[in-house]
Amino acid sequence: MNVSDLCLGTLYLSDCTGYEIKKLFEAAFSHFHTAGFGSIYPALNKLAQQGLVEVTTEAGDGKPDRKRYSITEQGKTAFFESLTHTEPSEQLKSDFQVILFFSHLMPTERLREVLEQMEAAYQHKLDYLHSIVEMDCHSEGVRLGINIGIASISARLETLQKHKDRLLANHKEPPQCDLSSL
Amino acid sequence: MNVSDLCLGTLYLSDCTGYEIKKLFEAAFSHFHTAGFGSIYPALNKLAQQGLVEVTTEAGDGKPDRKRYSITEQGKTAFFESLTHTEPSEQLKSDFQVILFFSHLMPTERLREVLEQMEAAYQHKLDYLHSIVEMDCHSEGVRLGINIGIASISARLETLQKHKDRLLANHKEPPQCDLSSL
DNA sequence: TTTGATATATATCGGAACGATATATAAGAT
DNA sequence: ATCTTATATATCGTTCCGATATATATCAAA
Repeated sequence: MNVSDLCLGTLYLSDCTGYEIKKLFEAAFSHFHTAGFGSIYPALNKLAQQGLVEVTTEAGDGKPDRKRYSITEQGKTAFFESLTHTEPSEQLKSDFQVILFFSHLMPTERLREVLEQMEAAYQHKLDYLHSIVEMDCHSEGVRLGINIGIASISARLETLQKHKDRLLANHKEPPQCDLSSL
Repeated sequence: MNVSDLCLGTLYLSDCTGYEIKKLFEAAFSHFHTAGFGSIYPALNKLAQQGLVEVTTEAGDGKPDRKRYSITEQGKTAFFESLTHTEPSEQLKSDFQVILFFSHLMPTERLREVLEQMEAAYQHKLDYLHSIVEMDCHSEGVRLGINIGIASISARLETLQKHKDRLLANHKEPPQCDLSSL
């Protein structure tokens, strides 16, 4: 599943401009996928080139042109193929855990900072997920996705809170690092 | 935190060849970061160029040369800087949730397949994490990371199992997709 | 025995993605 | 009147991944 597929899926739901797709990504996909303009616009160009989407340029007088994209029949078929042939997988990229892994090299104060920042970040994500799960516009599949997210982040937060104090209490200051070259 | 940083961190622990770094990534980082050869070898070249690591080429007779990398004092300083200045963040990329999001477009049988595959994948990750948490070579930081992983995947698995049957029972077959163009 | 699979080891190429940045306008707030 | 935010598109350089190529060693099965 690449940005192309996600654009195609979004356009399956409704016609959009590139900007609107980005907004939809942030609103609907933000807890399990991200994509920036630098990926979306090239993807849309390629999709148009392949005939999977159509473009209608609305010339704005003075304003920059506005391109509205809509999915074609071939596009629908292609997306159906992606959807039925992609292996369901999940991958985490956690700088937090990298830092934890090397925490014995850091000062205690920095570790405290990291743990507290992460606690706040988990809390923030959780608030966000709670706020969207309450809306009743979701399909059952989407709702399951959000509930998995909530359960997952709750568990991470609880585990962090449970071990935080002990971790900090047992933490040893590392041998001083040579910072003379900075 | 990029592949360069991770290589540097690994070399902080012990001297390694590129291949050994990849193996260490798989053993120690696999549940929160990944990197392939296509990232590791270029990263090591660049680090050597910057003087953050040193290379000793062990010429193998007949065999391909073997390059052993070790971190320099500047390398240690640079890694310390990364470690103390990187914001702790976490990002999920889930094709599973993308599929769930568009599940109304898929046949029920395919949805069942996806849910069961994901259930098995969660179970597999969980078994792996349980197997490594029992080893007593971990620092407290590493152990917390593993425990967060276990709690998180457990919660995901439980949520999936709890809602699976209901989701499948309520699922409606989508209007047939035009596959004539394939 | 020889064939095939797996592990060790390094390297490159093309494509995909991200982050930063540039441009331009409109609307709303201070 | 000015400043900020939102709308809207696009490109550039860097990073990263997946696939592929090359070469050897070892071990097991046909």
